[in-house]
Amino acid sequence: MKLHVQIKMNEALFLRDPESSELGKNILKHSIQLIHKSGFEAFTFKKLAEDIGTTEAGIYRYFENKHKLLLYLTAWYWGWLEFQISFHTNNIDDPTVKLKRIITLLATAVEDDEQTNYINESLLHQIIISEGSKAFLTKQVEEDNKQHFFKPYKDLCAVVGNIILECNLAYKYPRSLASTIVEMAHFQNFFMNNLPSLTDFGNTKEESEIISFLNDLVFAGLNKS
Amino acid sequence: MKLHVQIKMNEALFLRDPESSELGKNILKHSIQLIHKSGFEAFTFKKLAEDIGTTEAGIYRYFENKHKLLLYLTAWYWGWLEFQISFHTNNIDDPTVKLKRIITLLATAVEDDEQTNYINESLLHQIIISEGSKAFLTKQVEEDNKQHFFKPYKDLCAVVGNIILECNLAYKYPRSLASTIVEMAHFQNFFMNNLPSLTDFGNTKEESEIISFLNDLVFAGLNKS
DNA sequence: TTTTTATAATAGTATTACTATCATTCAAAA
DNA sequence: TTTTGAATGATAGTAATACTATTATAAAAA
Repeated sequence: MKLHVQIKMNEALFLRDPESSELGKNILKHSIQLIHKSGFEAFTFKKLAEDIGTTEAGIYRYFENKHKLLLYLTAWYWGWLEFQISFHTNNIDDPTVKLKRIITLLATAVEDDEQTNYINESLLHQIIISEGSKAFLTKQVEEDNKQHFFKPYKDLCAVVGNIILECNLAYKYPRSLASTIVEMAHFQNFFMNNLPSLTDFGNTKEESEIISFLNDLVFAGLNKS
Repeated sequence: MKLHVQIKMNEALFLRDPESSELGKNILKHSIQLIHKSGFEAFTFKKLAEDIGTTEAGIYRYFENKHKLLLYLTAWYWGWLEFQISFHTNNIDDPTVKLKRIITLLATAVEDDEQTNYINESLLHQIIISEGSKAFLTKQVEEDNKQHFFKPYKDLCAVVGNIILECNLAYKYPRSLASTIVEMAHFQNFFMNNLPSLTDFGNTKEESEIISFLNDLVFAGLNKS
């Protein structure tokens, strides 16, 4: 039995549900490929349309603009990751072990999970590392937030924050530590590969080292106070 | 006696040195105002030209494109901040005290320092918080890095990393901890003001709390190992 | 005075980010 | 079976963006 993960998406993110048609799925699939290849700035609906073999207008029937598409992809990713996390930590009782497991999941390159053939999770993970912050680093954050576009991200951070609290009820900054872990799992990866002198892993470029760093950072903080 | 801080800029960042003319200084001044007001995405050289009262072509004589201008502004900011840090920690011997001082400087809103009347450091600080990451989160990071456009940022992180080492010679991740501190000083500020549930400071919105969080995070990590 | 240099004024191009219209297909409802 | 309607394809068109080029003019340096 293969359980099919269906991430429930905020309907305000799209005009027409991309998961409801072949064209829609192609939009998701090819946008991931294109953004991964050329970056979000160079990515346009025209290029995407050419890539798919449809027209620009066709894409616009699904997504209002490329920012909404990025919001969609990031929301999908965080939703998917939260599921992965809950799945892989399901049977773990010790919150410390749980938190370590989560750090590993956050900082490890994901392999494409064949469940959803129109979404390449591995590429999407890399997109989130380099482009993810651009989803909220805009003048419209407030509006986008009011429409709950960041809910999956905030939910995931809340999950992590709660486990942090379970590890140490007296710890004063569970939410900030959670967002720090999540952001740094990605940033240290980006730095390691692109600006290596900003990390201690420039030589090996091993994700395992990011994991060690985060574990060290987190558990020192939690055990102290 | 007023000492005039002159940040030495990488000449490959501009076509004509903006600090060498009135128009150039106006470009810096008004670009900071405009980017702060409307965000980097909505910012165009046309609007900037209208704002200054010159023409688009006039701007292009100074900067190749808006990405270079952003690189210039971020490089200026990090150079300026490194000077501020070295100035304000100059006479401090104890590395722990020094590091705390740096964390405070990183996380505190700067007041406009009248030295350079064409650069509003306070606005620039806010720009770095919301737009700074976009300087390196691009497909051209590698090229830009080869041209040393991120040197001021990397230098600052190196300074912080070295002080971390002074605090604890056995600590294994001084560079990564340094970049974490620098990034989080900004991200936690952005989150606090825009996505408050990702932090523990949503109610008070006090920078002092970010400082406490970072101090706690850093010194727990350093004293443990 | 001549020459250089910076700027202003104007024009023009390719691409981007859309919106609108109309014809076609194909499946479901009447 | 016909009708309807929803999704798509094809084509156009517009305003704004991201530039480049040309010429004239004014100010500063030689």
